[in-house]
Amino acid sequence: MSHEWNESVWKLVSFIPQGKVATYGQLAAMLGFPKRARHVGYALKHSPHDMVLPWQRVVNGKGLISFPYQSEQFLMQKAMLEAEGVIVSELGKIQLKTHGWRP
DNA sequence: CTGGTGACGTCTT
DNA sequence: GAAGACGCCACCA
Repeated sequence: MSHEWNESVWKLVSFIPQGKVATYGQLAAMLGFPKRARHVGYALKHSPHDMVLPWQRVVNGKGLISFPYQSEQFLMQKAMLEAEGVIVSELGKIQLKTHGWRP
């Protein structure tokens, strides 16, 4: 069910360690649905506003922040990641080699 | 039912 | 590496 899907996504994201990042596709695959990378983003967008999630630790497969360059959300995610020690280039690129989450 | 829309990914130039 | 074309799939007007 879609409701179950959202909850499993939120739960998994909450496990990403501080200072590490995961990709949408990686998380979807971990939940057993490698073709639903887009829906991980959907689940995050629709998470309760009062719920605290480390959503900033999720980027796309290229290691880029998936919000429009310099949009409010882009800048917020970049700032939050840098605040926890993740190196983010000016264009919003993360070095998955060093910050990638590997369970 | 039909078409448009994404916080995405893979393959081909 | 970069830029496009496709593929995917839940959701919604």
